[in-house]
Amino acid sequence: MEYDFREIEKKWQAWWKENQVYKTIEDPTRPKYYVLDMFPYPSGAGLHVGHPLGYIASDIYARYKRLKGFNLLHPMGFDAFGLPAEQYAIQTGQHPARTTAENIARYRHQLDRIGFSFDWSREVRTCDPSYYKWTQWIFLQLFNSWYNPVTDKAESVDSLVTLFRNGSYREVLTGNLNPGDIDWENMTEAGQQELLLRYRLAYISEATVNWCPKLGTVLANEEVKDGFSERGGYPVERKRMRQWSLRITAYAERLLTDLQEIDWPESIKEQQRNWIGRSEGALVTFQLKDLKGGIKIFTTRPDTIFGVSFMTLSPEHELVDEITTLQQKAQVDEYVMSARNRSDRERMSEVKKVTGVFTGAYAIHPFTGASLPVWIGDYVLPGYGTGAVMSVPGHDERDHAFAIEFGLPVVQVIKGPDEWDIREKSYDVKSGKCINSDFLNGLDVQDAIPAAIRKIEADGLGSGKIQYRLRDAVFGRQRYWGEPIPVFYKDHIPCAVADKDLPVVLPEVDKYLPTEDGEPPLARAKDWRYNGLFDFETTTMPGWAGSSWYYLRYMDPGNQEAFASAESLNYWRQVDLYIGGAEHATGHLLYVRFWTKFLYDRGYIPVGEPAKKLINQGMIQGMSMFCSFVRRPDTTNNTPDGVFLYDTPSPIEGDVMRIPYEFAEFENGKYFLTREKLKQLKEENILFRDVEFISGKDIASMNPVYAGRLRELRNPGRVELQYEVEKMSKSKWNVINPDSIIDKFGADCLRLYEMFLGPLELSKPWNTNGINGTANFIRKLWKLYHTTGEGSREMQWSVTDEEPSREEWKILHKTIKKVTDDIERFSFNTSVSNFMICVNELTELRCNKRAVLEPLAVLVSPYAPHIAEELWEKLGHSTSITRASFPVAREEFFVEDVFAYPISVNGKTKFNLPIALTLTRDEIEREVMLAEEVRKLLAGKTPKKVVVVPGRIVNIVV
RNA sequence: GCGCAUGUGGCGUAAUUGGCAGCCGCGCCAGACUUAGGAUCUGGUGCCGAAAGGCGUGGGGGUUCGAGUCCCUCCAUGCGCACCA
Repeated sequence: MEYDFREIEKKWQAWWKENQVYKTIEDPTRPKYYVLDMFPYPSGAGLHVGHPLGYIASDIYARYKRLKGFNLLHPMGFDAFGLPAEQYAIQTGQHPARTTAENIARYRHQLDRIGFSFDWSREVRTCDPSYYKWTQWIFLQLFNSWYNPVTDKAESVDSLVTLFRNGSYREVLTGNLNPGDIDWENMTEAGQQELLLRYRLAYISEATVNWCPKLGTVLANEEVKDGFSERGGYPVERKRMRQWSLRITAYAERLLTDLQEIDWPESIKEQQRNWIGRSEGALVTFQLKDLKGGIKIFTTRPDTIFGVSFMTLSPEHELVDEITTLQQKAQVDEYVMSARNRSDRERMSEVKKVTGVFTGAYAIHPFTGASLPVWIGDYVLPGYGTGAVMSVPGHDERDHAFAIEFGLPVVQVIKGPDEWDIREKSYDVKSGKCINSDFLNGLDVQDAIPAAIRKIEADGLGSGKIQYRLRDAVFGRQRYWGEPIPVFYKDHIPCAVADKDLPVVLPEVDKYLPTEDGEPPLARAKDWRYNGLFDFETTTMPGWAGSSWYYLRYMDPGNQEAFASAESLNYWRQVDLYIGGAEHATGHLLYVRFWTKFLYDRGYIPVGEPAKKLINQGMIQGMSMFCSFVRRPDTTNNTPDGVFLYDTPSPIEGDVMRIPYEFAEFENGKYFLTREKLKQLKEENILFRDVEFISGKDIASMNPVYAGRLRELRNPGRVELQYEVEKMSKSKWNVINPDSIIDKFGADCLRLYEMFLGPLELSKPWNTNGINGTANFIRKLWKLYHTTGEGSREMQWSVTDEEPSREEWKILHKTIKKVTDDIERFSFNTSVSNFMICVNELTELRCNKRAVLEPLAVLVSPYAPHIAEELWEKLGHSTSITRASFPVAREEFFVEDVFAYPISVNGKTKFNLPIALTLTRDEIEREVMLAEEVRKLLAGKTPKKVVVVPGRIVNIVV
């Protein structure tokens, strides 16, 4: 019989489920391997063909590793808290838990149809109280920990209290961390708690945050793109708020240096390096003239300190009010106000515009004693360094622009090229010799920097300092659908909920909106108090909380006593292969490393990095279809029903509109919308209700403006569509649903085709037309195990126990070798084409030998598990093919003793000459020179040189 | 502007170490069969040329007996960062 993928795929999916084929248990006798996919956020739109790409790749790898004898952990779950479900809840009043559960059910159904080998008994959902109990527990560990700079790891706050108690904190908490003089025993409890909050890894503080009024919540830096929210695209503004944050900055250095030990894509590492943004420099205090105190600045160029001609503060700087003189006050106030009201977006779009105002105050140059005017400028960022800079217009582009704008002096202190005009352009290059710089004169920049720092430290002006761009992660969200932060307030002091009271379950509320006083939705919860007495924290955790440790929960998902047992943690240790999208570079992938390091420090887990190897799968893009249109005379709008479609690939007015991909028909390399399809489209989509085709002639009679251009237009029995490759998205009408592909071609075919499209990491457009190739392959594979009777198409099972021929052995083992190499280097596309070659060659030989076809089924099984399982059963096995062993390539079956050497003259191949591979260089050369063709090609000339590479090539140079 | 990728037939791509460029598939062309199908099978298909032959991996230059692969330079596309002192 013909291969019936519908029946057979259903059969095996049910069988796998019933027999728990993919259930994993710890087995110390076997080596473990952990393959993880980034778990999906179950959106309402369901999966499109781009989503499973990475899952298919990881599934193939997992199945391969299983066949190689590894004990596989290959779980899946859902990142189920998040904004879209809550936005939907606000609109419809439906509880987000309900829509989330529905979406998960749909995802699960779609995933099941693809035939993944996930161990669903280990499924996690971040919104499940039995899961977020441990997310909250980890939060409390962060709350109860501080970062000890001496031991360079996180410790319990108890050890910090001990330091405060016995006074030895001074040796540990130096520089910025130094709290000044502490008399712990005589402090009030509130004072003590206030102090500890400055060191806890989870802490609450007044901070400038990204506030998104439209979403009603704060956002983390990586959730903001170009001044708009990543989700929804709403404007974001800066606002000072009391906020929960995580002290990820404590881990900046380790997050940076440990990148060296993990096998992750260079682009991800580079993005993380940039995001962490380490720079070495110095903190220096410039005393104020005629005022107490000074301005503390951070600079990476202490070598240019003699080039300072003014100071600049950010408008938000705390000293602004203090130092502004009476005369300047009005101007300064106005500037500060306007700077504050400008959104980030505006500030960014006006990057080139230099603005600022003089405070009237002066600082004193620490070495020359010169008076330096103190300015305010919004090019100085409040959040970086100290929010103030020493301005060196000679050697910093931004300072230069500011100095020119306001007529401030430009001093050169580094010797650049002779023709360089320092008035024209600052010399920012970090090389050259110091000039006009007192004790630094004559030193190269590279030597001057440490020399300047030494002097600054010796004179007590400041110290060397490493600065990071990385900010602490804002952790509170003024939203409903997230993990409640397990904290309550006693006399306004945040206190940890006791472990025994976890989880703090998300309470029911009447509406998912902020209260009238602008409190988060959780403030609506009735009688929601800790022990009936204390107010709970009302913000919830951000979307990335649950995903920062989920890979650990899979190791022991049912555990009630701990987030995972020591045994399972020690067995599975870390993810061996992690596959997911590159868009998480500075979000999830940084946070999961941070939480991992923290849990490692506190001794809860045995490894300090979450994933040994990471691969980013590329995006599968969609083909968006466009059709030329003209407006109906009686309308001015561009909605589909206000237009006529006409047939031309080059629209006369440049106006095109989108047509849903599934209505396009493909013919001769072009896409068309036919009359029939248009009819269907009009029925299915109300937007297209009144759309009609129009002929060129009618366009002209409708509107004489087009009359002269009629030649371009053709008669529209159908219209040609233009297309563009874009991101696959519902709004672009270019989404392909895997279900529709599976219905038509089967899951194995989808799996093969997704892999066949190209290298995993590359983005590439989906084109359903090509899928016939892999569908044919599956048919041919099936046929290989069958014969068709004389004159009939009836297929009969036909596998013999005959000994394969030498040629057949060779095909098999060559394929084993290639496919093994391909999988090992994650080159799944090439292994699919190797399968095709193998099946083509075996078909040619009419090979039906068990000794060849049985290993072939195993070889194919990671890619096309359903058909492989069916063939395996028909071959007489009663256990699953997943319990088989991956075949091993035996070289003796494919080594050749003769090689057809390409013989080239001056690097250009002329012909092939078979020569025994056992011959030496000299013997090969002799053989080649004797050949008839060579004599002809040389035409009597003597070669200058003959290059012989045994087993590869012969090149004759004349 | 800075950083990181990527550029190969009409299309998706292959070439693992510097060694026959274009494997495999789509599409296309020609043919066979005919239960007339968007089915199956056979052959062909980088470009120019009737052929011999020539030209070809984004452009230009270089190293080498030999370059898709290495180096320099320019261009294009994508992604990331972007007043980070």
